[in-house]
Amino acid sequence: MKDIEIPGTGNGGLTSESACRGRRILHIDMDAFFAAVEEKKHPGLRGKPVVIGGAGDPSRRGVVSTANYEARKFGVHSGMPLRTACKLCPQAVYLPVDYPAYAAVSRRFKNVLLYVTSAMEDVGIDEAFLDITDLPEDDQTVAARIKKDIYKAIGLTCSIGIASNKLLAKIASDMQKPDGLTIITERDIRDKLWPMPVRKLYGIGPKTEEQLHVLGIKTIGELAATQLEVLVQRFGFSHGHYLYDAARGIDETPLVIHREPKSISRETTFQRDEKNWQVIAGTIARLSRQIISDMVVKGYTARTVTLKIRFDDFHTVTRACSLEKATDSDEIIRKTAFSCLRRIELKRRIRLVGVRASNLEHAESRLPGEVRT
DNA sequence: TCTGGGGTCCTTGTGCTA
DNA sequence: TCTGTAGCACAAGGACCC
Repeated sequence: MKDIEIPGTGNGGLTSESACRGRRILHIDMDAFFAAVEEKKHPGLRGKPVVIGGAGDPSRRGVVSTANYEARKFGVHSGMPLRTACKLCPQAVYLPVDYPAYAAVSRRFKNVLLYVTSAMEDVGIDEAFLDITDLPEDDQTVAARIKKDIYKAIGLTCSIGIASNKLLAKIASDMQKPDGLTIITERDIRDKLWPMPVRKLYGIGPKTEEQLHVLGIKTIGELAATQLEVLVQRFGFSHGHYLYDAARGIDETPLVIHREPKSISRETTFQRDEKNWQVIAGTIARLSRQIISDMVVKGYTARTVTLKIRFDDFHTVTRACSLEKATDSDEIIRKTAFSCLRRIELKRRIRLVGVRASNLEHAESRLPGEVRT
């Protein structure tokens, strides 16, 4: 493999000293989380293939949220249509997503982590980053303690990755699953990271992977050997620079301890593609009500409403409308969504409708005396 | 024939204004 | 007054994540 020199390191270069020195970042990822919670609730499921997704009925529309390791042996994976999963593994137990139950277990899992350090970034329901730089114990000791405490609290296993930044820690946690512990050091980048397919890098999905393959780039090492100018020309300034750094294990992004939501949305796919205008309108009204309910509970108002329509050919269009003032009025949000709908030509049957509220503001900023309709 | 739902971030195009 | 341009905000769409 071609040697790569990182400007400023002068070491034959694997990663920038400034990016790696000093920080100790853990990525904790619960193993097949939804399925594990279900198995905990129903011990009779242990050892059987379990698939969680949609309404739990593989004859209806929906995709796999989580498959346990037994089901994965049959090729079932998350994101796969339930009907496809059912063809691959008809003997599996199919269950609906019980989000409140998983959220409750997730809170207990996060509390264990917060007991270790308050420097925690919440990443979805089943994973988190911790910055343990300031803890006195070594990496293995901290990781072993976390694993033990999580198992004691919720009876589930997790996989942990440790590195000098979030990017590498996340890759590390995925290297040994389930119940794994992997540490990636600067020295490991060449031997462990570079032979991996580019798809393993966070931020590289199927589209970017395809474009990289066109350039003859299949591994992270080959990406690391690619000139920055080539990547910027192909992927734009921001993404090009990201790929260039990521392939070298460079990531200086800090942990985000507190995050404000940027938008609140609801969408639904019809069981059968719909052309009945009344059904479509009723669905938009229902989604608007759900969004308002979310906004009120979370204490936000919104200034922009976006309507999303997906037609039966999977073509998707969105129309947005911004208001003069942020609102949490059901009537205004609904009417704004309908005004967006009028800007879309409804020539085909509709598969999905969605409503999104963005440009969020804290509800406290509402003017005194202002009344919601 | 099949492809969920709830998010974030980025790029590109367009219209407005100085 | 007209034209070109730069900067900005916003809309729309795409890619990605869990």
